[in-house]
Amino acid sequence: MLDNVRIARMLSETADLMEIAQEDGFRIRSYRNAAASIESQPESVLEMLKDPSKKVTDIKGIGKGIAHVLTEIAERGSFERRDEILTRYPPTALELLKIQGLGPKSIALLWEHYRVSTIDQLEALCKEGKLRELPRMGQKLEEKVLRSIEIYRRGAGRFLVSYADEVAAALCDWLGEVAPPGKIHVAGSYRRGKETIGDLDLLVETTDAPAVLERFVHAPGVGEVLGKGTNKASAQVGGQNLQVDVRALPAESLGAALQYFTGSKEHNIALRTRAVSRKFTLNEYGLFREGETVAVASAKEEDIYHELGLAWIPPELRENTGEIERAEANTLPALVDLADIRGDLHMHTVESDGRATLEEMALAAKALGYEYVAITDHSKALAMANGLDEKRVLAFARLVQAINKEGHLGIHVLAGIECDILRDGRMDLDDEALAALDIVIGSVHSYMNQESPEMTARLLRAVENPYLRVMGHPTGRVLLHRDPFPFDFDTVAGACAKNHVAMEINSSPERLDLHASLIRAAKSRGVRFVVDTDAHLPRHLGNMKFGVKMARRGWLEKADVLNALPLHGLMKAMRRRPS
DNA sequence: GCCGTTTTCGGCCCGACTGTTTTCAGTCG
Repeated sequence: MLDNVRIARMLSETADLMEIAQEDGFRIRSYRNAAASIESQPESVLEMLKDPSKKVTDIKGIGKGIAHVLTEIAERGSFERRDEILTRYPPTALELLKIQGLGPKSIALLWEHYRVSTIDQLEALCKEGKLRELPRMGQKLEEKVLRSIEIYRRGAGRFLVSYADEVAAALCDWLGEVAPPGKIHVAGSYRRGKETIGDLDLLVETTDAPAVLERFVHAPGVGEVLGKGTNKASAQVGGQNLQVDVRALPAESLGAALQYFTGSKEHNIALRTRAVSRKFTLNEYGLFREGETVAVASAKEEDIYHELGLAWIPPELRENTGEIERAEANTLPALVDLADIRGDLHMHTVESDGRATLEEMALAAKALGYEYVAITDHSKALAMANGLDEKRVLAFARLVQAINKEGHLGIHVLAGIECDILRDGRMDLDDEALAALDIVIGSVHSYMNQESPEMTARLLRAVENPYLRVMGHPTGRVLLHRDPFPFDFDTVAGACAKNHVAMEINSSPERLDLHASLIRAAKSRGVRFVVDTDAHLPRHLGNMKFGVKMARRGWLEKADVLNALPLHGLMKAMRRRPS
């Protein structure tokens, strides 16, 4: 599966290069479509190529041409068109696409005129005032590019969803003066539940647009105002300069605007294509019959989907990865919901590196309406975090028994551990200690730079341990900081399914591990999931909403999620598996 | 390069903004 992600990246990078080379736009789009559908494809395409009973051309967006490309990739790790284009443009030019104000045409021009292909060279060029010597470029663009380079260097322009969440909440509060809470909607990738956010799109239903925009640009934390018109204003907000776009619009076009600005781009293109084939045109103001100016639907999103012969599609699914077909057949999944979650199964206390006591965490969980909670401190390998050794584990298990017997906390407590998976795949605690616990999460916290075969073997060995119940933050990624460690995800997911080991969807905003496409891949192999927070403070328990959004992006239903079960069902799932 | 409820050829999503221009190409979402 990680292979699919790599192949998809290769295709979309080639598409970017083709754009710089100004090749046919439709061919470029085909490469992008193919990349997107390979990325969301649960089966490894390299495996499919080897299997004579399967055809990669059965995958939507893959025809003869891309099938040939895939064969080439399988054989030698690259393909002819890519190699050829790389003789004309350097791969570093791709990075320039991330700079605001520069598109493929300008990048091609920069390369042809100045042989500039890196951010550093571009910066020097702007500072020398030489960018303006190119046609249609001027001083303002130089300034914009320099600003954008600075932002890019500070974090690639992406933000953790928790940060976007804070900014959005503060702005909604501030705008409450001119627009009541129900009239302010956050659209964009935030609404789709993506793990990182590029900018924030706020839609405000109002009859007094000027008042809304005026209040927005004077909100606390607003820095540079990037633009302000009659219906829209943009500004950088907060210490990290998150770009926020506010659009003020009348209620009658809210549905169309929400649909339009929620995206994704791929979903919207597919929807508009569908509209065209049905003699409609769809834009941010409404759905119109060809040649007419009165909208068929515009106030409600549901109506737009309905008029196009589709069930309303939850925002988390809007990536054009099969949701439109399912909406047409009215077979969309009934996605798991935050309200389905009955307990949090991963959190830390002062016993290891948490900041609150068992009682404080349990009571905070109870306050969220949970039926049960698992306390899962670190094991001894994480000495820095004062992880538990066998002796402390046994004492902890007895303590939890006593607490439940007494029942004064008013919530059932599960005795658990987040046990390190050691370098060779053994667990950090002996079987006797693990057997005393209700739930064992196994996590990798060390030697994350192992090569894929080693890491795969390590995880497979851990999955074989009869006490392991949950694979914690399975890919080890830390958003904006650390890539997933390499391993054969499909094989490990298959082993998890076979051994009844659930995979964690870690709701910590820094992790949000698993990625949606991996969730779908694992689900297709029969894996079940736990959505939990890895909280180190009572406040962190509130991060569950982010994890649930990831689960929804992974098309999970209530039945896929173990901690949506009532206590007795959960305990049954956690019991030592039949050998 | 893909695809087919008008099609195996001829289509392929939409509108706004910006900065640079003297009428619009390029970028963005």
